[in-house]
Amino acid sequence: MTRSRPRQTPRLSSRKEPRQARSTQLVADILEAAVRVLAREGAHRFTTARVAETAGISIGSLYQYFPNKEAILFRLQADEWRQTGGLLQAMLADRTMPPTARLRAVVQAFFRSECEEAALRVALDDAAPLYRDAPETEAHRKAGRRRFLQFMAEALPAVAPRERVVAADIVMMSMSAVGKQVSEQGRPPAEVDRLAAAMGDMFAAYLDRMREGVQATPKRAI
Amino acid sequence: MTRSRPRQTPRLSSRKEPRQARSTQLVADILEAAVRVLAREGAHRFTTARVAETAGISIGSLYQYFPNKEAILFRLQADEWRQTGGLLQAMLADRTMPPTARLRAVVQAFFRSECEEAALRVALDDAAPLYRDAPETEAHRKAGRRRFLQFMAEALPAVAPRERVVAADIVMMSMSAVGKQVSEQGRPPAEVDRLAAAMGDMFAAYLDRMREGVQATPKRAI
DNA sequence: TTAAAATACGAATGATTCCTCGCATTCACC
DNA sequence: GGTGAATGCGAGGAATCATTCGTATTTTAA
Repeated sequence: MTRSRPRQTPRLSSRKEPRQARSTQLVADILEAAVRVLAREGAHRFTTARVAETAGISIGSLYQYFPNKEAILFRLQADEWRQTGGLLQAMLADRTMPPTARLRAVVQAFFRSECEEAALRVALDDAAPLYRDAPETEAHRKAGRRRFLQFMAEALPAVAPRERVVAADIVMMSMSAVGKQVSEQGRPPAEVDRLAAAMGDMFAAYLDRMREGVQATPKRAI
Repeated sequence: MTRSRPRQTPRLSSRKEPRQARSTQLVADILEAAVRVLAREGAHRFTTARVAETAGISIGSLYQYFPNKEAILFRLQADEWRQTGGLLQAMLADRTMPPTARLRAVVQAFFRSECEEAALRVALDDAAPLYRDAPETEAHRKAGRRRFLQFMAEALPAVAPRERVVAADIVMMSMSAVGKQVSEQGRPPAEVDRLAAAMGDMFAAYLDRMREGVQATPKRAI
């Protein structure tokens, strides 16, 4: 029997763990080649055959360590998430700066990192439909959410938690979604910095108003 | 000779204008079927054959009026853009309300419209890579930008134009990108309204601060 | 040294897709 | 009723792709 259709949520975990040195190297080669193919050809032309050829290995060897094409893309995306997630976490929790300053710095750093290797990021975003519904993806989303929630709790201790949750959502989604757009549009670095600064201003104004709003009136003015 | 690869920017305009009543009906059938296929099967399984079958017409007839698959998707997206564009335009220019109230209303309306037929919107977004680089897409982006710029000019007459441009970009990109995410995540309507309200608050705080900033100090405080 | 385990290979398979082209049918107009 | 244009048809060409599986090579360890 042949698989007629991809499963609703395909397996994304490794098929077999590399044990010998040569296979560890092979997996590394595959991932490096995958990045090259994505950046060079785009998500549309990302194929297992091309990845294998670029890595200088056989297509069969590729399937020894990745159950399918989605798994390679997901692995790349997960590595990205881990990296930027760690960065954001560190900046958001840095108590040596006031909260709004941290937020500004985070936006700046995030936008800049999104613009590095823009072609790769865009291609990964284009491939998102392939792994969007996977449970691993949901886990990463949750982790990001938790980070911002914790930051909000520290930045706005007097605001009702219910309101903080919504604010955290809005800030996080705005930053990630606009960051994606910025990398997609390939704007010049100076302009990107200006956009990041403006978004930082916006977030700061929003947080300040929430803080004031609590002190002035229990209910937000209409 | 056979086309080996799709052109970098494929033709998206109609191949032939329908003249008789039956062909006009046929084009309408194709578009309706395309919507159904997209919503039912997703962008990944959107094929010309499936559209033709769903429309109850032949694949050859489809290609009489659309030069390729992308053209159908782009037509659908362009219709969406026209529709929501008109809505936003009307709300942003409605002088019977103060600017920030207009902005709140726009966000609310936009989020709600994004959540109607969410499956279709998500599928169209997934298909975006197919027509992202087309000049027609750029034209639509420009039109949206112009709308927000004009609004900003009216809402913040005292702010430097240079700053207004960046603010308009940020507001527009935030709204559209977060709206996309919201429809993608399929949140319940009550939550969507809460998110829209929060984003309205954020925009209002931002605009108010820019206005005050001009009156207080020529340069924005750090 | 040697047998078993791990690793690597790549031709072949089975699916799917876009789109063309030659031919059949219907319409508009005289 | 007749004629040319418009419309409609759908089998099939050409290409691409994901994945498997039988075989060959290399490593490990006894």
